[in-house]
Amino acid sequence: MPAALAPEPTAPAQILSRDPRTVRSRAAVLQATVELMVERGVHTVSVDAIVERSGVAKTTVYRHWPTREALVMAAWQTLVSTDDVDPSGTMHEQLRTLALAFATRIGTPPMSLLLPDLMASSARDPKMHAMYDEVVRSRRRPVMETVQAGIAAGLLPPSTDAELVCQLILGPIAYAQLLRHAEVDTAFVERLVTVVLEAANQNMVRTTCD
Amino acid sequence: MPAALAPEPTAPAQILSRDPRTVRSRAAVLQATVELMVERGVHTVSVDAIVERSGVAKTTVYRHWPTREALVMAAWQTLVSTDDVDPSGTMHEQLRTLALAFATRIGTPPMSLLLPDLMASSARDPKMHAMYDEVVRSRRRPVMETVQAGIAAGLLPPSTDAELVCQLILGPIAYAQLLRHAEVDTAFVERLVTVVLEAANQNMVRTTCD
DNA sequence: ACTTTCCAGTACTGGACGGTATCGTAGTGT
DNA sequence: ACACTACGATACCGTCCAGTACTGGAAAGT
Repeated sequence: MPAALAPEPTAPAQILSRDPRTVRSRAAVLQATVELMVERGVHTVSVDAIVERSGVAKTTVYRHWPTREALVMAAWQTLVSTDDVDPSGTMHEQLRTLALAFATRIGTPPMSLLLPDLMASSARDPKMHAMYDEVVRSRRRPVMETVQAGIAAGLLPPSTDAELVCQLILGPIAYAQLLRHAEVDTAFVERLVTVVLEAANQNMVRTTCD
Repeated sequence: MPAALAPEPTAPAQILSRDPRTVRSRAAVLQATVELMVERGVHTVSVDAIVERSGVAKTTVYRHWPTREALVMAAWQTLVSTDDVDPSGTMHEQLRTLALAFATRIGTPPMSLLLPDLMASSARDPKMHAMYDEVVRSRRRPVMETVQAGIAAGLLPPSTDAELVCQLILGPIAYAQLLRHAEVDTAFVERLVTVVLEAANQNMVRTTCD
């Protein structure tokens, strides 16, 4: 089956190299890059260190990525995950699960160490900013959808501000996890979701203020 | 009024140099350092750039600070402010003022650009971590005190969890400002404080969960 | 006026780093 | 079996950077 004709629309630029040597090199370099980013910080990762850690020659690194920045970006790409958990269950349970996943994600390595670096980079680099938005939004989206579905299903008052509910849940978690370095455990997340949903249920979280 | 006798207990290690040349040099170097930290990021500030910007000779820089890291730390020290606004007013007004000051502080330069850098540094450097805690706690403390005073004055139910109230107010602001890059305006802060205080008033934010 | 202290300027060392060039070799698809 | 491709190794270049040594001169205190 000659596949030279099919351009494979849903696989942009990775299928070109079926040579196992290239995939081995790429994987080793990317893994070493991520490891070093976590260990020593993103901005202190040098190509020489990546070469030493991965066992891949420097020439090969520059054969795959034109510059150090491109390599770091590629390493970031391997870290954007979209594992959304949404089986059946009450809205409360779903939100608790999502909130806990959010807390765990940003509170444990590698993201707990990498997210501040990404935030710092995104303040001045537009590419990093785009990456950052992608990371944050991929976590925010399922929460937002769950709240909106709850409103649509009549589980929350129609005038509920879904965005504010979302922020009231994710905000304190991020604040506790990133700004304070307080421990975010299951009990805290449970209480938080309960309080916010209770307030929303009593129509305190409305789209219009007064 | 000769003040040579008073040791000035609240000025640890700066009074030793009364020579105006040294204070000029120190001020110029620190200012240039802060400027470059904001413009180019903390980790990309070089001593040569500081020398060029400040007009102070490299030798002089190293005469005042033993290493680059010490200079960066000294520059950070100039940025920890403790301007707490607490005149008279209702608890609601005080919290709104504090929340707005918090939002403005972390949402506008220089802190909007420096805080992510500080967070990233604090993840791996204990000294930076201490500095970071100092910055964050100085903003959190007056909010906490205001809430606790409100509980003591009977403005909020006695079983109110002051810490959770504090996190419900500051968390979404930090989240919106840092993780999302949404605009935090006065209306949002007002709504947020109103919602949280209303929920607390109805005894939804209790210390014990169930 | 005199001594001391601080300064600017310059030149330098040693090292780390990003990126390139060359070359011989080993694995790969056909 | 053969041509090809990617590879590892090494050496190299230019640049940037932290930190030091040395100088002559200016400003401070006395």
